[in-house]
Amino acid sequence: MLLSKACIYGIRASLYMAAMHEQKRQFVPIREVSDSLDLSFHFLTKILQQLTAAKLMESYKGPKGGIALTRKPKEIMLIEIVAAIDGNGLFTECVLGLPGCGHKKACPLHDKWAYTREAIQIMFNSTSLEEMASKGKRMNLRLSDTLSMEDLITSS
Amino acid sequence: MLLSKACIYGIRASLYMAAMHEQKRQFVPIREVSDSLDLSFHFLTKILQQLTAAKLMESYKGPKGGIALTRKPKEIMLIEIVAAIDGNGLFTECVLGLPGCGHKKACPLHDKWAYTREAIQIMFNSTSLEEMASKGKRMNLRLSDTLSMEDLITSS
DNA sequence: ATATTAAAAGACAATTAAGTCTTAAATAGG
DNA sequence: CCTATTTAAGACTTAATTGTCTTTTAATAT
Ligand code: FES
Ligand code: FES
Repeated sequence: MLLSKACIYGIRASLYMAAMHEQKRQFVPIREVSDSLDLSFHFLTKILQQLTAAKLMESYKGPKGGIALTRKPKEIMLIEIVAAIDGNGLFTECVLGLPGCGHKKACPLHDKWAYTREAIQIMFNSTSLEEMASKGKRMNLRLSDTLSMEDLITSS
Repeated sequence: MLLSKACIYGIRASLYMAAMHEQKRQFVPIREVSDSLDLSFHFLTKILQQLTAAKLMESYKGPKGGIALTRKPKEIMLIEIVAAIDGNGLFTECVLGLPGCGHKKACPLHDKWAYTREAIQIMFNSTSLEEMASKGKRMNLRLSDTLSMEDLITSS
C-alpha cells in the first residue's frame, strides 16, 4: 500500500475542508467530517491532530469550534499532508529497505527507483487541495464510497 | 511503504538466487540464503513458499535440497515477485482506498495516480532478475546492509 | 457561574503484519 | 533400514497499525 489508512483519511478530510472553504465555511466540527466521510470520529481526530501539529490546520474548541485549513486550498499541496502523516520515507528511502539510500553502494534497483519515486513525489507535490476539490466538483468525483463532491454543495 | 517486508525479502532472496544461477548452482538451501542476507530463516521460508506456489521457484527436500529458480533470471520479471507476495493492489487500486478504482465515479486523484502507478508498474515489469544481478555485480551494489553482490562470487 | 459544545489527551481493544518455534514429510547416503 | 538434512505446515508470539472509549481542557452561551 502506497499510503497508510491514516494518511488516506487525512487527505479525504483535507479535501472535505477544501470543499467547505469554497463555501466560505471556516471552522467545521470534526464530527461533521467523520460523519460525512464515514470515518471513525476518534481516529480522525488523532489524524487531524497531526495535521494541526504540522500547521496545515488549526482547531478551535467549544461551540462554533472545529477545524480549519490554515491556508487557502490553492496553497496546500498534497505532499504536505502525506509528509505530515506518513513522513518522507516514500520519497527518500530505498525500495528494498536497505539503510541509507543514495549511499555510496546503492542497491540494484536504485537508479530506476530514484526516477520512479520522483514521479510519485511530483504527483503529490504538484497537486493542490484546490485542484482536487474543483476537479472533484466539476466532474462529480467521489470523496468516499458513497459521497460525491457535488453532494457537499448543499449539505451545509 | 511501497512494498511489504515480505516482498522486499522475497526480492532480495530472488536476487541472491539469480547471482547463484550465474555460477551454475541450482538448488540452494534456504538457510544459506537467510544467513547470507541476514534474514530470519523461518520467515524467509514462508515467503519462498509463496514464490514456489507461484511457480517462480521450485524446491527440493533433503540433503542436497534447497530452492531454485524455475526459469532463467532473464525471464523472471520483478513484477512477478511483487505480485506473488503483495498482490496486484499497487497496480490496480485507488490511491485513496476507495472501492472499485476506475469506477464510473473516480476519485479526484484518479487520473494522476493512474499515470503514476503505471510508471511504477513499468519499473517492475521491465526489470528482470538478470538485469539486476548483472548490474549489481558490475557496479558492486548492495544486496543487504553488509553484503555486496561481488561478495557472492567466491562464497560458494 | 453553570451548562453545553467541541477538541485534546491518553488508555484500551482489535486487527494485521512480522517474526519465531515446533513438528511432520521427503530425500540422500551409508 | 537408519540417520542426517532440508523443505512444508502450522501453531504461536511480538510489534505495528487501526480503531474505540473515557476523561480532561477550553470555549461559548445562557
Ligand atoms: S539504495 Fe535502494 S533505492 Fe536507493
Ligand atoms: S478511483 Fe481513486 S485512484 Fe482510481
